[in-house]
Amino acid sequence: MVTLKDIAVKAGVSKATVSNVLNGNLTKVSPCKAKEIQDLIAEYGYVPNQTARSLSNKSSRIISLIVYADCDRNVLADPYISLFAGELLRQLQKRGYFGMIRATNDYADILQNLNAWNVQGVIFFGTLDKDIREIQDRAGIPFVFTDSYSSVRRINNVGIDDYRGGMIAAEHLAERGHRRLALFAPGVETGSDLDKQRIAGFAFALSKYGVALPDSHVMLAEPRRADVMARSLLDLPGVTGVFVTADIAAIELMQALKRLGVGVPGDMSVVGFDDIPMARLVTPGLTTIRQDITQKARIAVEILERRLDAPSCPNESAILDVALVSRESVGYV
Amino acid sequence: MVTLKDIAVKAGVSKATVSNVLNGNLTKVSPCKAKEIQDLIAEYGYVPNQTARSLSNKSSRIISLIVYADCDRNVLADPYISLFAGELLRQLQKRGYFGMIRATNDYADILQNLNAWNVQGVIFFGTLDKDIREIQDRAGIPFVFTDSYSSVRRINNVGIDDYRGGMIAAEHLAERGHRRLALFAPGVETGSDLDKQRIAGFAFALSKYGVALPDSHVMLAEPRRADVMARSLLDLPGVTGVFVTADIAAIELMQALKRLGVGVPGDMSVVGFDDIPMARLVTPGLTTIRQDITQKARIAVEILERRLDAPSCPNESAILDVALVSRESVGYV
DNA sequence: CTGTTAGCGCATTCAT
DNA sequence: ATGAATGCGCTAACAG
Repeated sequence: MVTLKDIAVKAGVSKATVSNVLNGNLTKVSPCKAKEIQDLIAEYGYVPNQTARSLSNKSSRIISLIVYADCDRNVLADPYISLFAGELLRQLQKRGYFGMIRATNDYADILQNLNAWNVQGVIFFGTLDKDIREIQDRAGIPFVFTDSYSSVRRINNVGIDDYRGGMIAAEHLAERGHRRLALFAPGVETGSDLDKQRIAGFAFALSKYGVALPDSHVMLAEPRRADVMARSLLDLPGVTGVFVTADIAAIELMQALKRLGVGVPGDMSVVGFDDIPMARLVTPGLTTIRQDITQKARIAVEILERRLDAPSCPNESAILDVALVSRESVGYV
Repeated sequence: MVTLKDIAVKAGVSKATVSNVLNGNLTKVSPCKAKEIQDLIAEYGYVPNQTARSLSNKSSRIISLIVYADCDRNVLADPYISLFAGELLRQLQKRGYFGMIRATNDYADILQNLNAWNVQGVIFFGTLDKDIREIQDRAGIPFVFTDSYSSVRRINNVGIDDYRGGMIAAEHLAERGHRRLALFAPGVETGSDLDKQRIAGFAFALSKYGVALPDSHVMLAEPRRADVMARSLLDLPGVTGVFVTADIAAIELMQALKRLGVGVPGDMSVVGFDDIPMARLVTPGLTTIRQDITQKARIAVEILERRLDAPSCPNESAILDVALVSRESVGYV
């Protein structure tokens, strides 16, 4: 393994000079020497050791992608997370950063990780509470939260208009004549504020049509329990439509409904949320509230990078829009 | 940020002693001192700096997960890859390693990455050629390949019985009376040997039923082109079934077929490969050849870890079995 | 059992 | 414009 020192001796210069050309401090080195050194670097395929660089100036270029979840789960099995994380990774790699994904719900583990690797920035998925803020402060590095509704203090956040998403779902259903509706929010069990927003928006829009959303019609079950969900849904008299706050759960629900002989959209209309790629591949195609996951990732990285370059940059927040994607899972009554 | 030195002075001992308790060299330190030091560590929330540790003894605990693909693609958008990578990450994290995902098809980039981070091991996804071997040799660290068919030299590999998978698909179709079949291998364009195996197995099993697979029935189109695929398929006279070597492509194909008014399995039977979670969620449920992605990931990590512990361990190879999962996409003729 | 010393590879003063 | 020296935080000999 060839080191900076090696190419320094080969070039007959000091390590400092090589270091300078490496870091683009071309003002401090004569053009001819610089050229010569760059050639040597290319010739020997020298690549600077990040761990050493990181030790020496605390610039690891590592960005931690923390998924707040049980650490023993395959978090990338969730289509939304994998799409989002994949795009984040791509954006980071393109900019010369190294993304490190970590699934955990243990604050000590997070802090440990950040310290261990001199992590320079964090993009946080999932719910947020005071503890994570504390970590943010202790860590002294930029954090970008996603889908955060906490307002304890100003933070960097990129999210979507969840409330409006809920409204759009309700309006779509209402306009097609549905008057007795239910709602399935699989994320609430994790304390998800975003589901609460979607629920609130949904209920509000419904009220404009004079339709109520009884508490008993709001189901906060756990994800994977599509079967019990479907049964509960059928127990609700006269319900013709359901809003599910995540596509993956909506799709599971449709599947469960089908097993029970309930037709979608014939007997039951379903509206999802996210517009994951799978939504257009199932039958019937899932009508859903689309969010632009790719753009969200891009913006998250942009916000982070701005703070990496200028640490004292004021916090900023980006709220992306959502839109209805009408496919076949909603019928008319 | 508290360092090893800090807690050394607080404990009134030398750095070496602290280092020893940290690394479990308890034989070299008195129990009482050890206890005392561990308490200090806990009290101050001291966490060893990996970059320093890595510099000093070249043990970074970083494992590189290299996805051989265009570096400008969101590789985690592929359900198979994200499921596999997610499980790999989980297994690595559980064992105290740090997985670093990197999408690239540039050998220089790979080598650079390995050197930069003192990467200790690599799990490689995707096609393999001599260049990557060269990297393996140059890097001097264990590599585990997945789904590799190269036999230039002994390597560590974890794969599945692709040939048999192809056979099973053919048998299933043949037993249901299909005699004119086609095949769609979306991965071949990337030079995938695995698709070649699946094709060979499929053709062989078919031959036992006295049915041929004309070259014109073997379509090596690019992925995402489901529409043109569907049309080509319909241009083949009398074909009643198709084997698609990846579920995601099979599902796209079914979708395209539906748009063209072709019923599955009524007018066309489809068999996929992988059994990704989506396969059971589409309609009709996709009949497919199942591979255990989770187990594959687990074994890959086990093989790697064995070599991390004993670098001179002989190469080993694991071939997992596959099985038919019969759902609704194959009919009788 | 414990402390001292010497690097790992690099960036960063401060000299020249 | 360039070089010598120092230190980042830790581990690994070796001494005591």
